[in-house]
Amino acid sequence: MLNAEEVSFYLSIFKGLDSKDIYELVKMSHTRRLAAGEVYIKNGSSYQKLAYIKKGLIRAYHLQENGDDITILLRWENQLIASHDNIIYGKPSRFTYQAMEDTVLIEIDYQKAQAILDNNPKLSSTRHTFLLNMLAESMSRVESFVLLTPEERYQQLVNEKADIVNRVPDKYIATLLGITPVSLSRIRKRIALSGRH
Amino acid sequence: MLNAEEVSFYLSIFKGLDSKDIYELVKMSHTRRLAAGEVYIKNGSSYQKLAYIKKGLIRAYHLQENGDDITILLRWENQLIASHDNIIYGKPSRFTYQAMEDTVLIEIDYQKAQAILDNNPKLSSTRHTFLLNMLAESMSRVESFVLLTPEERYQQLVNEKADIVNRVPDKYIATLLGITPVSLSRIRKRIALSGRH
DNA sequence: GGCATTAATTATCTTTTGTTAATTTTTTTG
DNA sequence: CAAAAAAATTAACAAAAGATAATTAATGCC
Repeated sequence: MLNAEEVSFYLSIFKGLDSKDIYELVKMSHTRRLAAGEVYIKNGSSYQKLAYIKKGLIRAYHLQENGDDITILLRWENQLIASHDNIIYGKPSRFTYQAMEDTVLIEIDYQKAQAILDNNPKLSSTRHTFLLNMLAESMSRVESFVLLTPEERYQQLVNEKADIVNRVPDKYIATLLGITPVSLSRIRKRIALSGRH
Repeated sequence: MLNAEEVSFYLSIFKGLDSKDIYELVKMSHTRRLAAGEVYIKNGSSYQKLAYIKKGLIRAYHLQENGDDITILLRWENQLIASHDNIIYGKPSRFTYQAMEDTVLIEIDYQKAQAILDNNPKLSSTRHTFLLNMLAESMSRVESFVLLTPEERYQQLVNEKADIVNRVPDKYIATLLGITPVSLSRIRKRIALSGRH
């Protein structure tokens, strides 16, 4: 039976889908819920699914040899998430994906989604748009590392994603920016001091 | 008249093209040559072309207020190059693209290329592959900033792209890695010293 | 091949970051 | 609400990076 919510979800994302396509997609996708703190994808595993985040926030991190972890990315509402080591390189994930909040995903098997996309020219522009957006996001992150100081990088993140910064502990924001939590704390202090003048 | 070289170029990239498609593509593309040092795209300009690098190497850089320049990316043989500020965001380029060596490009108008790609489902998988490769490259560059020290980042670049490192002055490599030329010189010294033991 | 230019290295000093550990603050939870 | 746990801040010191300038090395060019 079709879930009305999922039908409207696919309609909102893919324009030009007919009811048969929608039926196909809904049939092979399902909702998955994660509790805050729950691990979604374990490091070392192979997880060939593509998920759309309806609600919540997921952090992907790398576990260093010394036990520290480093945040690689954050994903939240209306974004796609997948183990890119699996999807792109076909190798086990170097990262752990963990829900930071209670999270609701709509999941679909990556290979099957591929097949549908490959057979539906109408969907190719939506897929293209998604990829292009992800590329744009990744490139501007590279630019932030090359062009900005850690302090400017933090300021930019606060300016552009204040809501996200507030949903995630600073220590995870720090490593996302390529610095240590201690260093971020000092940066925050410098900003606060220069602000009151 | 069709240029045999360009025909074989398109055949090598896009599988499944018929002769009419090839004809279309060749008709609207052309070869462009740049001398070493020549500027390809000026910062502030709008350049809506997509180019394939047949030979040579192009550096994109950002001019800082103090007159310094910072390398954003390097592109070489068999890669695509375009002003991503124009293509993705539709705004004037913040960067200057300059040939580091004598370079040969095959250029095509981006909008026209889009139109052809949109109308040829057969090409969509090649386009998808290109985008996915660019995304993978960009993401692993982000990872290198988050997971590695400047020294490790340099080592990795030397290990994976020794040929490219040798074709570009160190001062451009330094800013590509997010550090100053002086700092790269010190890193190189540290590596050399630790190596002879 | 020698001169001019550019790139790379070195030196000096300042600033920032990393590391480790202690302390304070905030959040969670029984 | 209080105890426990987690996060953030601070301190102290070491290591690395930035800035600027001088020096040396390499490259380009008539």
